[in-house]
Amino acid sequence: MAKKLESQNCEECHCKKVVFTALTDAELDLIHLDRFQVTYNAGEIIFKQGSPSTYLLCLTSGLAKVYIEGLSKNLILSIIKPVEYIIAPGLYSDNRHHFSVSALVDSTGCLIAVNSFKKVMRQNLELAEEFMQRLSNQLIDNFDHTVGLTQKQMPGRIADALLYFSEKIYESNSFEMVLTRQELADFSGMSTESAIRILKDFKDEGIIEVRKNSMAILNLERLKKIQETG
Amino acid sequence: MAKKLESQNCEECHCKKVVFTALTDAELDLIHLDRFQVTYNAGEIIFKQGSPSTYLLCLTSGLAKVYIEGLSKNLILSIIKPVEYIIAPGLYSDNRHHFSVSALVDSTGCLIAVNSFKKVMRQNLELAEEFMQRLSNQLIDNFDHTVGLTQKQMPGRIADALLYFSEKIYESNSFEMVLTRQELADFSGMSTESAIRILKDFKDEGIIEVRKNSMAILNLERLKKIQETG
DNA sequence: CGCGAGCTTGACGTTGTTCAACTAGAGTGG
DNA sequence: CCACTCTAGTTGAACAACGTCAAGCTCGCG
Repeated sequence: MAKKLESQNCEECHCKKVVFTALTDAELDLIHLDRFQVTYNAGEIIFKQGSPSTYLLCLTSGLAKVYIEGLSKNLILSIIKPVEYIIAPGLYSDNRHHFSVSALVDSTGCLIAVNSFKKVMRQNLELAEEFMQRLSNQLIDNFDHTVGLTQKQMPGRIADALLYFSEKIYESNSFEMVLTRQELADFSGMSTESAIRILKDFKDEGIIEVRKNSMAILNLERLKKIQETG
Repeated sequence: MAKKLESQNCEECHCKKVVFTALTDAELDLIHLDRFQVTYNAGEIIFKQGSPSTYLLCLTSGLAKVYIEGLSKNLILSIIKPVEYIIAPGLYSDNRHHFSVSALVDSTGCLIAVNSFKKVMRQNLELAEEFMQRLSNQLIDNFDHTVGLTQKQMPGRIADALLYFSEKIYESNSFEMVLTRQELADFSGMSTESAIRILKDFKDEGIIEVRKNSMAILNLERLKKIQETG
């Protein structure tokens, strides 16, 4: 499970650049007081859907998946890479986690107490606006994802997923896919077998190269075409 | 199109109870300065996806639908009833509307300038927290909707829709459905014909009563069962 | 060497869409 | 007042998309 590491000081941490730029040293200290650095092994759960959300996480290394535990399947909402924050939307409603988060690979992060975070947010307007921006973007991304899932056919959805990894996560045309086929299916809203079949089709048509989990986009143009036409 | 009405004073408006309770008279005045009361006829567009969002709307009477214009179909995200606010999530990112909103029936509302709203939000912490709460709840609702759309079969999704109207919108077991079958299909992520067929099945099984657009839930228990089992 | 988890493939059945035809009711103009 | 038209609703049949099931495969690991 999560292991507490010796805390360094927030003021020197490179992570503060992402959200906490606007804070004074005093405000950083407040956050520093109730904060844990933790490590997670691949597969370990960071937040569990339904549990109370008393901490938010800043992912400092590794990769994590955010997913909803549905009826029989999971729905993967997004992948988080460092340095990025995972903040439960229940923070200002029922104080619960509405999704689960787990580490895809060995990861490290920093747990920040919600209470301290809220306290600072009440003092610091810029942090509050930064936070609203994040919430808003999450909502907008979610819209896009939902439209894709409900209105595109499987090839379009797999194209969405591949381009998401290529553009947003790895920023490269070739990458090591961290998701299993099962998880790729959970991200694309289909069965594992279907995901595999579409990947194979893409491979047969020379659109992508797949060797185990290392993937490369060979024909970006066609993949984008498939993404658009559904 | 939208017609400007003579403005009454915000301080006496019953709508302020919903979001603006915490404001001082001076803050209310600030909002009052750049504010329009408007009426919309059924079918008229209130916000258009992609356009800049310079106003937010407080719906004071009528009903509106919030929807994304997708590839070939629309996806209805939610129905808004009075008194409720429609705030573009792009407010703190790209200042654009990421969904369209249109009146389902003749409606009235109050357009509030985003600039004034933001200005007051910077002064008034409670309003900011209220706003975050709204954004969060929207996100959470959207999660549920997405899971339903991607993991349930058609009967479950129609059950979702019927219960949404019964519980959230009309708060009654019988109601006049404002959505056309086409729109009901857009809300449930299926084709118009499929929506009609499921409604008919429910009717044949005695779960609901349908006469034109007036609907009644006869067997709530079975409907909830269908909702759960997908 | 064998075990197990993830991966792959094919055959098959189900779910849901598309298409085309038809109906009912609400205007509209002669 | 009666065609005419237009839109929403409805139905059935053919078809495509997708999931399920069962079997076999691969590869890392004990």
